[in-house]
Amino acid sequence: MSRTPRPEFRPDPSLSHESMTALQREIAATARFTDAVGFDPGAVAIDEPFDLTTGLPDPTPNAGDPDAPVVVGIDQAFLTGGDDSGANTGDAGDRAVSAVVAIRDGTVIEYAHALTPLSIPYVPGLLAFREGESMLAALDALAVDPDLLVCDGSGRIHFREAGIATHIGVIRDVAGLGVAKGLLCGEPDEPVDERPAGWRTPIRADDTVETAAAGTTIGHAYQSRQYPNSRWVNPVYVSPGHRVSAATTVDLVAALCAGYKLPEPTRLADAHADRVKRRLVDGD
DNA sequence: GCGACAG
DNA sequence: ATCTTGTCGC
Repeated sequence: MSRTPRPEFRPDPSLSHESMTALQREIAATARFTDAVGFDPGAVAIDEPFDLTTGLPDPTPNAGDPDAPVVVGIDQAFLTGGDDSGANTGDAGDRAVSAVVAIRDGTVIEYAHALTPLSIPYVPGLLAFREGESMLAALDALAVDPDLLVCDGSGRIHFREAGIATHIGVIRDVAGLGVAKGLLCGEPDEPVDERPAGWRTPIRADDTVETAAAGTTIGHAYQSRQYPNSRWVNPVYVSPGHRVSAATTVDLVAALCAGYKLPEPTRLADAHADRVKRRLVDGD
């Protein structure tokens, strides 16, 4: 009873702006920003960063504890098309590579990806309608069932509390969160500059968040990495996607970070997307 | 009108 | 997101 498909929420690039924002309000109303994850952050903790200097690790489907939760990182890369006939989208012919990496008990158990056309340009607040179909296709190509989705971008930190992590999480009815390198909207409780590793502060809704009362905690700034004596690193902005609270979202991201700015599932998905793109650009 | 604005 | 060399620091 908690796995109801919601095809009506699938991101459709042909929708009008009004339809898209209306869908986002529905999605936000359906989303649960409370804890229904099914496991503790410690159950998915990754202590050692993956070494990506020699390529990605080979998948080992049978390694580790088969009952541990499956964490899936998702990221995209883009292929610029050669068709310039539609002069206004700026994206005619462009395609998206969505890459997913499934991790269980600290090891990569599966990779998958999808290659799909891009039909609308990037618009802040409407990212799911540009990249959502591609992400869903990549998830469909995955054999294992995700217990947690780690998306590149915002979840509840969004004008209508329906960022891409929330959109995907609600459609698949799976727990999910978003990790963004920049803040889309909302206001940090405290200034975020020059903070030590491990520091965090709530992001509160401001008057640009149409669906929440000002002051509502919609996510956190989290300082995942910091150098002791060098140029300052910016924090990441983490927020609930679906079936997870803001507080648990930060704890999950902290558990999934292993020394780098981005959590391991995101690092791996990013590298996988680049690898798939390179294979396509070259020639298999 | 101007600035802000995930990927 | 993407186009890209050198450079600074651990």
